Amino acid sequence: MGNTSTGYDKYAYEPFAVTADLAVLTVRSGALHVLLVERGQDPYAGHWALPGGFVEPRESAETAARRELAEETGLDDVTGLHLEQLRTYSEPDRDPRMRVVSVAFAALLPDAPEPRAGSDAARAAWLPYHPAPALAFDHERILADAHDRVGAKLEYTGLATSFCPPEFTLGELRHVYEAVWGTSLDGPNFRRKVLATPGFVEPVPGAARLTRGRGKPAAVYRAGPAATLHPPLLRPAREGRPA
Amino acid sequence: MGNTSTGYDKYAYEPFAVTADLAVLTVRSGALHVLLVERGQDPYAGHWALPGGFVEPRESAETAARRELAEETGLDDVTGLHLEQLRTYSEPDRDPRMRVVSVAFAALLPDAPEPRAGSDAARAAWLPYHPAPALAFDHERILADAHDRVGAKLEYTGLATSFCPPEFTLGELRHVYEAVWGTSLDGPNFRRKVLATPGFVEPVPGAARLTRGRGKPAAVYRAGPAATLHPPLLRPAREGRPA
DNA sequence: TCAAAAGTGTTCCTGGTACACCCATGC
DNA sequence: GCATGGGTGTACCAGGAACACTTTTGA
Repeated sequence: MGNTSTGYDKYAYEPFAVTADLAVLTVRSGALHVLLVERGQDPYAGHWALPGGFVEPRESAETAARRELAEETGLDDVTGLHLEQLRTYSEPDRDPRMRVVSVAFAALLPDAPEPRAGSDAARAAWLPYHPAPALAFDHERILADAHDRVGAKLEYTGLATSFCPPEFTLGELRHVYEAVWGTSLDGPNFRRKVLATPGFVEPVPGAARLTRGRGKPAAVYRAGPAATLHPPLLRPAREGRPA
Repeated sequence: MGNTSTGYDKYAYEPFAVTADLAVLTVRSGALHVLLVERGQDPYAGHWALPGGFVEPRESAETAARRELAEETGLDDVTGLHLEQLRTYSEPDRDPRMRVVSVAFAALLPDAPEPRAGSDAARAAWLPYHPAPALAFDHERILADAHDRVGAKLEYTGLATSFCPPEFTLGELRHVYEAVWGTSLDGPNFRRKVLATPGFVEPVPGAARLTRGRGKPAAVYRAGPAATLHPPLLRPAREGRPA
């Protein structure tokens, strides 16, 4: 806050620009994808970058992020979906043109509408997270932070349902976890854990669907009301990381 | 980032001021305390507020936070201690004077040096977190977010040692958890869990100390190299939150 | 008939919880 | 002595991991 300022002159300090940048993630055909734009101009002309833009004088960073998301994806209904504030990147030289402080967000989309190129982006596309291309500015760092945060929040929140359509099977939900964590999960145990966590998912009576055009039709579920999962759905132990 | 900007005119947008605000926490005589400053001028003259100040043109928000922390506490050595970026508060009207975007940090101090009043703060003091006084601006929200974050990070990181002096007993470490979580923990089980977590603490050979001037002298430990705890030290279940 | 995915059952074992109990110190 | 905190031992139980097995569909 400006609480310790002694003056009120708006121009006493070098102006800061504030932007909102977005790491928009989705799961397409079993793999994690990220929405990127190709920059049309220098610096970093021709490089891929995260979508984003300036925060306008009368909006919050969250509002700006939601507006940019709608503009870049062509989605009309971005009011309901989950925006997760990651952190703010404020190194003085992160943009060569001027002092830009960026508030970064992660957004999770269920099914990926084809993006449309924005006003000054050459094009926009969903690219696979593995392997991720080189990105402009410090956007690789932001994207990695987004992936870390989302991976961690899958453990103890119902966030995974944000990657799914309104009605989904437990197999589809499991594919979300596997795509984000880069692991494979035991189907039976996953099922039991999800159903044992109150409020995570709710059955849709009578509905059934094939998950990948194969196998036995699966029961269909909706996202439940729980914000946090008790008990959490812990990811499998990795090297140096016992149970 | 300004990546999607079409212009380079620094003054094309209404200037934003960027500040760094700090929720500085410590444990004093078994209770969680927070460092607050009393504002000397309007708005909110006479109210308590979090310490903080403007980010200068050539420094990052982290650097600014560390500088403010040194100025407010009189600590010389703030280079080593842990600063945790919380989130950024950017609602347009959060400061009545002008557009101020605040990057908030939490800082954890082991033992509390008496603060000294800053340039334009009437006074500075450690106040108990329970009950916390009314704060200026949206600082109550920021402080609550800091408490949530620190409480959560105690579970899966070695952060608790940041509240302790370089050498500490397991009793002192347990008091940190109890003060932040507002619970009481079973001593024997706490001890086993801490020692079973590789890299959390390391014994200091031969040393022993009384924890509150009472009881059997306790073995002394140092913070270990582990950044994350495996297995984590989960806080006890609360109402509606089974094991 | 085969492959793929859903779903049920069961066994083993780790790790948490709740204690009882002994030790060393100051008062 | 007694209170206070350190430290060990142990018995019980919930939850996770691994895996065998059945069911239902499309090709």
